[in-house]
Amino acid sequence: MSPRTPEQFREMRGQSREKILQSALDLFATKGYHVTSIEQLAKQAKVSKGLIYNYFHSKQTILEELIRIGLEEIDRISAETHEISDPAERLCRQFDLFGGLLRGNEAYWRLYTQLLTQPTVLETVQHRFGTFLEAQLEQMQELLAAVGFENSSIEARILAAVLDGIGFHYFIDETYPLDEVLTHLKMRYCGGN
Amino acid sequence: MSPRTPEQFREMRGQSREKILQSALDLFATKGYHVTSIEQLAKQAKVSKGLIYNYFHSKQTILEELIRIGLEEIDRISAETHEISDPAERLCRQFDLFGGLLRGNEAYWRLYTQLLTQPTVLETVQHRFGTFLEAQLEQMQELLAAVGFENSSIEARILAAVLDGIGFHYFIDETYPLDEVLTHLKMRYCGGN
Amino acid sequence: MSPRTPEQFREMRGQSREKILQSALDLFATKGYHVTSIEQLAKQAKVSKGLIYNYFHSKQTILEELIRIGLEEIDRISAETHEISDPAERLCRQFDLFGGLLRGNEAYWRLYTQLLTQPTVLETVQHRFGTFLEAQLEQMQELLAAVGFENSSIEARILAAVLDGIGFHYFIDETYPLDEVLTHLKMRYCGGN
Amino acid sequence: MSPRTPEQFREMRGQSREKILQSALDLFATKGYHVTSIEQLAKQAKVSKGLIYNYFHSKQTILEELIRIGLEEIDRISAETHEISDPAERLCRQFDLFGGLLRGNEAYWRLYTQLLTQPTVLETVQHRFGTFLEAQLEQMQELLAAVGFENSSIEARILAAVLDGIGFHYFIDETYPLDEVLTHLKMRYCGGN
DNA sequence: GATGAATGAGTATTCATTCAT
DNA sequence: CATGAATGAATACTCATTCAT
Repeated sequence: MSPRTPEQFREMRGQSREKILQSALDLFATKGYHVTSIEQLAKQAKVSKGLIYNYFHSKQTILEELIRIGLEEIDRISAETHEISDPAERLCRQFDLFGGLLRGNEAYWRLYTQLLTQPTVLETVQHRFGTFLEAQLEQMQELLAAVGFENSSIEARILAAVLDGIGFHYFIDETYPLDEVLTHLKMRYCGGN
Repeated sequence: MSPRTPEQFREMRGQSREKILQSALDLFATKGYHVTSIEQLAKQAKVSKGLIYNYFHSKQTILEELIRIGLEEIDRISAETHEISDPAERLCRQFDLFGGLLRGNEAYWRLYTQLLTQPTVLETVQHRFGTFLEAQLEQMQELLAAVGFENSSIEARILAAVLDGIGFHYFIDETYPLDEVLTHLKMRYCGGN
Repeated sequence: MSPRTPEQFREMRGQSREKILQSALDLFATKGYHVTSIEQLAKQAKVSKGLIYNYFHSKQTILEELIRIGLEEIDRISAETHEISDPAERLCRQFDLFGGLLRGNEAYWRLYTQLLTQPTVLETVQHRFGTFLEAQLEQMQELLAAVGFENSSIEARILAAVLDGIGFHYFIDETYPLDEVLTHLKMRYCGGN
Repeated sequence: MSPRTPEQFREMRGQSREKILQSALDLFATKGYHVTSIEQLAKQAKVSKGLIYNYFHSKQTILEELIRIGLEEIDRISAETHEISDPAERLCRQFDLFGGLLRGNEAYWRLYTQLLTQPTVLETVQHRFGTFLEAQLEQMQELLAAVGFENSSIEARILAAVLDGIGFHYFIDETYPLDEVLTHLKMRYCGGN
């Protein structure tokens, strides 16, 4: 009945939605959520202002969708290590994954950091982050204990701090020696393998 | 803002200008710079909107002044350690100072973190932060080398990351065991004294 | 809209165009013309937005078409009385017709009232209503004169006012005793037969 | 302290607020609430768009305030008749007041009629109108009974319908013979005095 | 005939800033 | 020094309308 098949429509929708999300991630991360206007977003996505509202209910909805996608991605990536049984190896692998995350998802990282430091933006999201970080912490504690660290609770806090601190510096300083720092850490925490 | 407000507020007391700065720090830090309106600021400072423009040329000027005061204060505080000649002791003292800074200047810390992750806000300020952080890094490297760490360059990076990471977590998590973590760090880096 | 939808909907049945008109009448009358969006209309008519523009040039055109159909129907209905020669009987019959109109065409009635009180909507339509009302007035005046009223000009004004006022109240108040009021009127104006 | 005295400020506020309300009444009544934009309103009131929001929280708030003022005015006017003890005289006086209301408050009358026929605009206001109209009805019923009408309940309905119908026609037809119609009504209902 | 993605002008509202007093 | 009324550009969002298929 319809001259464009439903399949075609789905395709169109998918592409536009993707363009919008991609541009939003870019702009929110580099300029900031509040500073990015829908007009700018539309321009960058090469899409009309109105179209954005065909796909997202509001500016905030776009942000929430970005968060959702990002957390999902992180979950997916970190799930890769679950099969590794040796704790030291698994710990080591975590560092690699972390480095990969930083490099491959700069924008997401920036965005998360902003959201976490800007209480007003998204209370719902802050809670999700909170629980996510707690889970990460707990996992690290277990690994550190398994590897032989005493006082694994505090050690996990420190390791988490190191990683987030590194992420922080990495995005402030474009010349940050990420590889060297991570290699050094691996030596300390998992024998460098 | 906080009752435990320390010395940097010698600069701000009683007078309108100081009330404005104080309220601005509070609001910018807790709600975010962009989300805070001049109207809110005026209300919180119990001052008329117009008066704010007698003291500051613009909203951004207020922010810049806050940054200036804050950095100055940090300089002043960290200068206290310069007289200590023993590197280990001096390093240890740095940790104490850091803890004190976090606790006594939550608002500043929050504000800085926000600014650093939101490139758009203040390009001029970012440069100042950049050089400040570099100086800190260099100082730490020297201390670590003096204390006996090999590869002090990377170790300094890691230490800086730990500290900033701790600051990050401290403000996300109200129950963060700051003292324990710092004590643990002192054991690792300066023999715990 | 209403299940008791009468004859004027012979024009509208089954086909898309009719579904559109039907839904438009319903929505315009209950929500208001300006507040009803084409999207809502399409949804209610179970038709695509685009299709609406195959049948009507614009939103306003739909309204105009509704008016046309409605006025035509009223003409058709009131024409039924033209064959009655006895003025009293004819007058009485008019009351019955009026009651039937109110009950059978709530939506139209609402719509007309809205349009008449909102000058901006449709200037063209207002003229048509004006002449229609004048014609009604004149007809009533003749009947009232024939039945024996002195000062039939003013009496016609009053009768017209009563009827429109009743219509007004009928739609404001869902419990309006329409039958009793009309019966009472028939006693006054045409001996109640 | 303030160079403009509080009194001066109050004066300014009052004047601007009045200009806005006056223009809003005018525009809402003649063009319709939805069709009137804040921009138009600002222009007509010779005031900036922003200023309107210094005085009213939203467009709807302006409407609500207009309603409030209008109902208050009607109450005030109709209270004038309460002192008259003779029912016939009081009834007669009501007609005069009604005529005066129509002539002196065209805009309000228009506005009310619109609101009552446009369910979507203001549900809160519709309730207030409902109770107001009921009270009017009851009062009329008492007067009619006192004057000697049988079946005063229905008669009150009819009288209310006549009046609202007259109001309706008066605003549709600029040449409406309001005085003659009212005089005629007075003859019927209260002996014409 | 029929679809719904896409457009862009238009709307209500906010807010940093100015200014008369 | 101090006030708050006033401004207008900017913003998020809506919606009638178009158009490729």
